[in-house]
Amino acid sequence: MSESFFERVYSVVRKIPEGKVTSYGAIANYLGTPKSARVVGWAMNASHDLDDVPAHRVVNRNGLLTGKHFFSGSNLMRELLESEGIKIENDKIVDFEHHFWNPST
DNA sequence: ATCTTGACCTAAT
DNA sequence: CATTAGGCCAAGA
Repeated sequence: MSESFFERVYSVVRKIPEGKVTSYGAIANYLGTPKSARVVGWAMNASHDLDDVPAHRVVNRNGLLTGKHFFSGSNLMRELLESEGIKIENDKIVDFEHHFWNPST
């Protein structure tokens, strides 16, 4: 079974617990390709076909909602995160480290 | 096979 | 603090 890089990313993102977030680099690192962080983000772009992939729980290394612009409108991503107990300020996750989830977990 | 793009990351200026 | 540059990888045309 040759699973595309995307499917591997989806598998990890789907495992993100509610109220937790992770970064593209963390996922890429977990997959064994720490330098493919961009590809992870790109995979998320294709995740639009799937509704099982909480892309809103994936942010960049700074905890910044870089992909929020790709969601419907400009506040959907923030709404989803806040709905899970995560606080956002200036498009950035508050206490990012506290909400960070390690894929290895 | 070549070229382009992209929701990144780090460092330098 | 804002901007630029380089690197790195995968998929689509």
